[in-house]
Amino acid sequence: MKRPGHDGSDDEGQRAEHMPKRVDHEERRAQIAEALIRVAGRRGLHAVGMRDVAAEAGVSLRLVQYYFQTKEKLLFYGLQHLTDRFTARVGARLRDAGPEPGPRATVEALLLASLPTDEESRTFHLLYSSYSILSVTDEALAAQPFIDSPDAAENALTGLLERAQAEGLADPDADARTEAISLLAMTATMGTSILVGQRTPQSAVAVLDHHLDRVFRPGPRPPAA
Amino acid sequence: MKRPGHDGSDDEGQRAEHMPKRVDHEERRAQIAEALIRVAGRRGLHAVGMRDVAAEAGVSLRLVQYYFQTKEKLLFYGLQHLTDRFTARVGARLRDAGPEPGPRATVEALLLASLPTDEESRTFHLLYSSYSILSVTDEALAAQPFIDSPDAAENALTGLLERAQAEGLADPDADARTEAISLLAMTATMGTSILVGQRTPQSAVAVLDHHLDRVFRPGPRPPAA
DNA sequence: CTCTTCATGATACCGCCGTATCAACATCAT
DNA sequence: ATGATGTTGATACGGCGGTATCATGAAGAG
Repeated sequence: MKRPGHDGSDDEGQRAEHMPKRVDHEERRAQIAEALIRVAGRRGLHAVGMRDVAAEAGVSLRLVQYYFQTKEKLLFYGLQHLTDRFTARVGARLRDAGPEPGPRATVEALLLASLPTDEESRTFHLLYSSYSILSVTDEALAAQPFIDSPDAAENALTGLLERAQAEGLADPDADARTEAISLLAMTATMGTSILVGQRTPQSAVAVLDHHLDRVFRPGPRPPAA
Repeated sequence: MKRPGHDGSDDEGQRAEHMPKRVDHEERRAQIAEALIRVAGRRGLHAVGMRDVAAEAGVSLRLVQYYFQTKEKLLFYGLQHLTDRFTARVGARLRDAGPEPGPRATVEALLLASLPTDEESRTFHLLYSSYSILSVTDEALAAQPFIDSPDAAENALTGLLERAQAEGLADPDADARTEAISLLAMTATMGTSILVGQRTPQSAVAVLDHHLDRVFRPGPRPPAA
């Protein structure tokens, strides 16, 4: 879709004939996508244009067209890049939690990574929300695979809670999936509240901790009646 | 502020001389605002133009300009109208709950009214989310008074829960405000999940009911330890 | 009736934006 | 050198969208 020869993956041995390739296409695309993310994080996804992205990336408009033929493709790639970066960020947070973190520490790392506390997470939250809202009325965007990220998070969190229950660290009477859904839902909305200045990160953490205290209480409670 | 006589502000006594006015300004503005809401609900707020609104309202573009000089004013008014209509809708739901509904019925009516289950609530949820996201990067929109609607809801819900506690209908050990925040936050995110087709209204109601069951349990539990 | 005021409709203007095209130049492989 | 590739620049076009202008219609007051 980009070049007469190959585009970006299977050019191992065959193309060694002649081809001066000084730059990594994927790298350039990532550069431009990050420029898109930066400018969209500042001015809003709706207000970003090809020329803005080019200027932010320090390249010519022509080059943006060269690597992404259309704006739609640029937006799709930007969304993919955004989720990739966020996934990496969550992974880093988990590693920061120690070599063998307890279930609660893991869950906390997962949830807190989603709250917009610094520039990067703020931008992520804003843009991911923007894309989600757009996907409601844009079917091309809705067909994009980013939609299932929440499902993955829900399944992961459910698994963590079930494991904690099996280890006797969490309330065995709780329904793991329901609690996972609840925690993620609260985190998402409170993230937006932080974004619009309605709530502080501290208060959001307090609410989340309250529910973690409720779920992560060891031992089987005496079953009611 | 919906009188045929004056429309804005400073035309109090002087102009009472002669003035043929056949239509109610405020009524026309509401009519156009609802056209805006309809078309924005279908194609997305970002895709709405003045011409679309005019066509949807069955009037000329000039008329839209006549009542709202600028698009920004139209958007602001549309937002106001949207929240007004939603408030009325919630009120109707509360009245439907019976003449003297219990606290739990009231809370349920409040929360369920926010879930996008029919066209109207779906449109409301979509547009309110769109406005919220826009307000992050548009300070003129952020200055708009619609931001405090969530605070009002939070306070109202907190009051209801406290009343239920006082009447012995809800867990007295719970923190009313924390639970109110949690319930509203879960409702909001799950509403969006319904909007994007990720979750069914039934599953959202199930999660909410689970938490209502938790909070609305009568009598003081035997305090732990 | 006529004048004033409210209200409406058609059209034009202007700028931005996505996209396309053409020309040039640098660099590296052969 | 030759040629393919990466990069830039300028420029243009077609459309759309918000705003502005003009002229006209409808209705009550004198």
